[in-house]
Amino acid sequence: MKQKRPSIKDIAKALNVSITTISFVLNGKGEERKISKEVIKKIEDYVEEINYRPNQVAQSLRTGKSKILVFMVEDIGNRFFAKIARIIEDIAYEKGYKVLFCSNENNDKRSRELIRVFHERQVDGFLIIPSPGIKKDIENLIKSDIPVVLADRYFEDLDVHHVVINNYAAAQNATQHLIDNGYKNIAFISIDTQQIQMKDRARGYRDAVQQAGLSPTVLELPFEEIHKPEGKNKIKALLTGSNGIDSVFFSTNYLTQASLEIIKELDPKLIYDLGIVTFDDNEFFRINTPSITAVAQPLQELGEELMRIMFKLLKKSDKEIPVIKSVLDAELLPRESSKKK
Amino acid sequence: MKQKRPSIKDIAKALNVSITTISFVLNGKGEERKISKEVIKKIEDYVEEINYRPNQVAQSLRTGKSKILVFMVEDIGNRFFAKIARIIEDIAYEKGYKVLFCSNENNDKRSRELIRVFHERQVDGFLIIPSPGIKKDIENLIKSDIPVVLADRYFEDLDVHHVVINNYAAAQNATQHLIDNGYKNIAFISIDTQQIQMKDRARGYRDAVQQAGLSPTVLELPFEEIHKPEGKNKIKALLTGSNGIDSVFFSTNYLTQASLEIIKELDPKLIYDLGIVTFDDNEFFRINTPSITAVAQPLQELGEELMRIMFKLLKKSDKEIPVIKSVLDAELLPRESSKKK
DNA sequence: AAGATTTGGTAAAACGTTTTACTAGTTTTA
DNA sequence: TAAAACTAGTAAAACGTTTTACCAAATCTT
Repeated sequence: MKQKRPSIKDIAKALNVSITTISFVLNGKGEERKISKEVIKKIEDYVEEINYRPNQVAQSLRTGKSKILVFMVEDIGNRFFAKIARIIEDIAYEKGYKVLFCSNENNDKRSRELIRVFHERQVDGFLIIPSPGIKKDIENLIKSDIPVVLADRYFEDLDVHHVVINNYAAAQNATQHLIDNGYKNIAFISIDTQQIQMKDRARGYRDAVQQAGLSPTVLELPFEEIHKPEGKNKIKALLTGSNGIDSVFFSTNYLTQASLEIIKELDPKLIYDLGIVTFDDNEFFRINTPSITAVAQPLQELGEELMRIMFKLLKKSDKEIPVIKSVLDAELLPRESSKKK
Repeated sequence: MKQKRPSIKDIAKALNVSITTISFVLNGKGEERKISKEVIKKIEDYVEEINYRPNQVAQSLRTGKSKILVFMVEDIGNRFFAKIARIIEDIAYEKGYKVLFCSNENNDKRSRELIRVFHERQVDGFLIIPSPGIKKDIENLIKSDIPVVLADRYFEDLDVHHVVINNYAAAQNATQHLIDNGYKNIAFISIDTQQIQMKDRARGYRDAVQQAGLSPTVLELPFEEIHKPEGKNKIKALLTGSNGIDSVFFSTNYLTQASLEIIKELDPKLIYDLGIVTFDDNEFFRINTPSITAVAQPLQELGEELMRIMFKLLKKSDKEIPVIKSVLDAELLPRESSKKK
């Protein structure tokens, strides 16, 4: 019933040609290898007729190439990563590559495990949103000569291709925007991490605040507290405390989301008084009342740039490619939430 | 520099044992095949020492199994699919499977292409959110004896394992909820498609409205118009027309999103008067003012059920498994947007 | 006319596994 | 004590490609 897929061998038998000849023709080396027009035509026609497709697993085994890329993100369920994933998927498929997505939860153990698994599977390249402590693993990957491009963040003391946005400038600009709108007591709510993208955002915030002669208020939540009561309570305390906070700059989307929920249950009116700017845009920020001012990352551009670099690495004969450090600009989208009321 | 990964052959040479023996030991068949304790230990220790990992591509070629599943969705960038993807990913990895995600855009041509590509790649199973016209392709897949589970929708005249929600009941219930809250003129905005999930939702709406002695108003947009001016205008016309619509039930998340945007730019106050219920929940529906009543699909359960069936199929010796049709219940989450004002 | 080159291919090794079929030696059975 | 059964493995084929090395016949060169 379930008839076997035809292999080159079957074609060879049917056409009375050697396997080698067929392989050459299929790989477009017919002319080069002086196969006659007639034989080429005969093979091509037959291949078309029986709708033959080479077995990719066998090809992979022989060539060591899998035509599979890995895109490792924090959480594929998160809008930011899912959107980039979609962009990357499209570009990859166009060039005959497939993409395996995986979520590392910004967790080193999980990241390591995933890298190992896919390395074994001989994927051709890694696009990685790295968790904080996997510098060594990235280094090893590169040592074994497999293309790696980091995204969203990188390691200051490890030279790896990466594409990020200018977090410092974006954060400074966003903070300045609040200042320009008359806010005097701007808080910064972020994640407690040493990762470069967050450090840069914090620096941008601090510098803007200090240059304006204001004083910074920073709340940095441990990653694991974000969706737990501890985290919530800290945010509540900040928003309702006697510190006179009149506006908040959120360093990442899930903090904003969590905080908006808190505000909603704490005191729905508060949202009309509080100045808000957040990192990472979302369709609902436009819809929300008041609409939420956001720093939008250039997702399309980011995905394209990532893939541009990846393909460059995949194509390289063996000449070393100098490390590419691509820095894109984020865009501030001013909306109602940052207008002084 | 880049030293080759060790293969079984290398181990054989190092330990002076045959390749066969090593393979047996690695596959846990040491005892069964009467390999002595010492040899087993020797092999295991060495394997541990050099951190040997079998080449999965070679394994795949030999066994015909790839340990890769495909999850084909409409758009991996869409929250609904991205969340399920994340759940599936976790379950799969636990059992040693990887998941390739791909987006078919609810487009038949693209779906077919993707199925072909992955079929060639010898993935072990397909989890598919099918586009409308790929019944034949699904059938072929099943004929070639590869596990397929459909999700979110299925084909009425094709017996394939699937897990869906009870769309009819959910839609009826949601509509009834609006009726119970005093709305008299409830519109239904949906996609113009023959797909079962949408037809069921429409039926549920119609039946509820008719049973209450009210008259239905249905707007069905062609898929490609959703984000285009044509679509927007139709929605605008419906919302502002002289038809006296006092509430809307949206059949899917991107329609709600699009409509909320339209409302916002058309007349931000409108949202406080209009009754709204939507299919598919979202964190922002809780945050929004007013918060939006939603029919929440049981994502976790859905993912788990999908994988439960998939693993059952993957494990089957060859006894036929009767077609599993799993129907889950959605949950209505009443919020502010459906309270009569 | 003999050596060199070109034409049009082919045989066989290799990629790294799994698995079937076999074996030489030892122990048990009757 | 001869046959049977068991022990502890091994050799080799197979999965489906790519690629290197080779070859015989035809043609060209001098």
